[in-house]
Amino acid sequence: MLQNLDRLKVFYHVFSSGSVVAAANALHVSQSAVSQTIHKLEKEVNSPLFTRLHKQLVPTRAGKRLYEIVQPFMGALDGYQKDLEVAKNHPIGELRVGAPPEFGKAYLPSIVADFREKYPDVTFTLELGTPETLLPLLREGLLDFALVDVFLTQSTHIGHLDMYHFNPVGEEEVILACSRQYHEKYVKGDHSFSSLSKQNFISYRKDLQAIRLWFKHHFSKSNIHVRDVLTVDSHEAVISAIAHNVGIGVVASHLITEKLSNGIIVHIKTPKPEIMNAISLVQLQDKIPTLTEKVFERYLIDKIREANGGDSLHNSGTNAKAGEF
Amino acid sequence: MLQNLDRLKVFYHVFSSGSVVAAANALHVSQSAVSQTIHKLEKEVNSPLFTRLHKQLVPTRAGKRLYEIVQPFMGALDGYQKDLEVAKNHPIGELRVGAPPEFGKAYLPSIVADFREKYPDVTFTLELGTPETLLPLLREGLLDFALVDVFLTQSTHIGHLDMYHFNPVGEEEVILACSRQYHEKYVKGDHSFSSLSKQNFISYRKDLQAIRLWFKHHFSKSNIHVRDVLTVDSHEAVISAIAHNVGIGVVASHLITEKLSNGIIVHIKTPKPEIMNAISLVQLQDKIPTLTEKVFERYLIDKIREANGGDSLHNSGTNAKAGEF
DNA sequence: ACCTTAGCTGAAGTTATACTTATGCTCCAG
DNA sequence: CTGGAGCATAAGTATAACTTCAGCTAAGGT
Repeated sequence: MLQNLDRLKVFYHVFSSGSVVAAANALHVSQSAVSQTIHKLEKEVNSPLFTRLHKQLVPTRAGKRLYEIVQPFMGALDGYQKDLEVAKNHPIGELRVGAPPEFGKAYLPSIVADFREKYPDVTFTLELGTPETLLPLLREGLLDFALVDVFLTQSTHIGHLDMYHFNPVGEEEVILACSRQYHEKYVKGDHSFSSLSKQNFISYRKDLQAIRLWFKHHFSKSNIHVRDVLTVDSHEAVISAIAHNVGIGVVASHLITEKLSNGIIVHIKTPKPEIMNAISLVQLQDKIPTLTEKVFERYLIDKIREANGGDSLHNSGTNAKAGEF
Repeated sequence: MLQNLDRLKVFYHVFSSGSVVAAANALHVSQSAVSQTIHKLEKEVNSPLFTRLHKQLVPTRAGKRLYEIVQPFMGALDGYQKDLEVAKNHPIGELRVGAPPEFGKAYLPSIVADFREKYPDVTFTLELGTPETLLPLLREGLLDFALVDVFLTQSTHIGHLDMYHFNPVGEEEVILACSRQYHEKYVKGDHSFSSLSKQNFISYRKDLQAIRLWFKHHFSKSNIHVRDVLTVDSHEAVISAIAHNVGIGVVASHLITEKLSNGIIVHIKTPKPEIMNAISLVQLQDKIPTLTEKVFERYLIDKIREANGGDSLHNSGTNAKAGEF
């Protein structure tokens, strides 16, 4: 590998102008310095780069080829620096944000669209996944933001969490629910542990993560065994299954507000307050955010808060999402 | 423009390995030096390139983009150096040779083909033209070789000739000729200046360069006026016109050996010996030739000499070419 | 033909800066 | 809780790039 890249900058100027003096002026050094540098470079690559004609350097083949490598590089570097400069005053570039699948599919596209309306120079890549997949991507610098359910993050084993910065942007109430028909037929108003643990359950994942968390919260029972009759990684599907009397499921209450008020679905309550699941915007703790990131972060938080009804957290959010994915 | 390209090499290694110590080892410097260099680079571009996580540097967006610029560049430089290295032991690469159009069309393609048979890694670009066009190209480093007629070079005004190195590779006899019929009807054996200057002439160019040179050589007359009845920039055409009794023309004798011996065309002689036109292989005086150039030069000279009948110059070459183009 | 000028080269001395050494800090692992 | 791995920082040294000055060569002007 070439030892000294700096000489290439000098070479670039000498080649462009075809003159040592011109290059020396451009670089604000003496012509002797330029001459010496070119000689050193030629010695380094062990090939003449110019043939010395009186008062003129004409490039050799090797020189020409080298220039063809260096020239676009210098151009790219120049563009790079200019881009960085404009990005200091004006949001621009690509943002990579991670989000839970349901949230990413349902809410992010419209947020992105609105944002791009205002800042058309910003592009996006959405990565959908669980905290377990998203946080490592964040750690490796492959994501700028991750939106995650704290509800889930707590339960899973993810290395050291203190390298991340969690910024809560919304909350939702996570409840247990079944259809009115199912409730009348099987639950019969008995919301005790022994009653509920005998029911049919609808889960998001085979490990019943959300259901276990619900039982842990409400009854302080950790290793429950329940009958899992349907596993489907979609909120719509779970809600639909609940409505069709398949069994009991965990769901964010704001997703079924309507079905609760008209009595199609029943909220299974216990004496304990419901689980409040915080949606957090996660970033790398030590990362210095770019202007673009700061602007988007502000925008995203405002959007989500606004969608939550204007007042701060703690009302069951209409946005955000819950459960497993 | 970036002040210090050298730091990019360090950046490249740090990014590749994701570690300061690894880069330091690869570059054979201390860990501290690498750390300092990266900090200076970040200061220079005024953007963080890595976010410091414990025991690890993870690249930011800016860092990633910079790497995407630097990485292919480093690769290209590497390839460049390797190419130069192999070119020291093995002919390879592109050769740009200039030649007179007729020569370039008639002889060079077969020479190039033979050469490439032996050295398949060498490619060619042929530039056809007169010395006036070819020599400046040589001077600007756009050609590696030029084959030119010294005959013509003398007559035209081309700046300083001593920057070039002329290597004679063949000679041809340049003669005045007409058909036997034309000779009997109009010349009638009178080869004096007053007789010849009244004839019809066939020229290559409107300025009658070749004809003027012939008269200057044979009669020491500089500003002759003759009747130009046909101008055509092709030897075949001129010979054909001569054979069809259009008039008198200047031509290389080896091109019409057959027609002279069977009497179709007559050689118009004077007491003076004929013009001997040297074909020279011209290179830039001070250019250090590459191996590829040396090998091809050797090959070209051998080929032309060999085509000239095995013994050295001075017999009317069967190769090479004459006249204007 | 001469001198002058423009441009590249080269040696010697100086200055800048990259590197080393040494130390400290932080976070993870055992 | 302690040790170790990896990055950051300060101070001093050494390397190498730059400046200055002198020399060389070819072109151009008078």
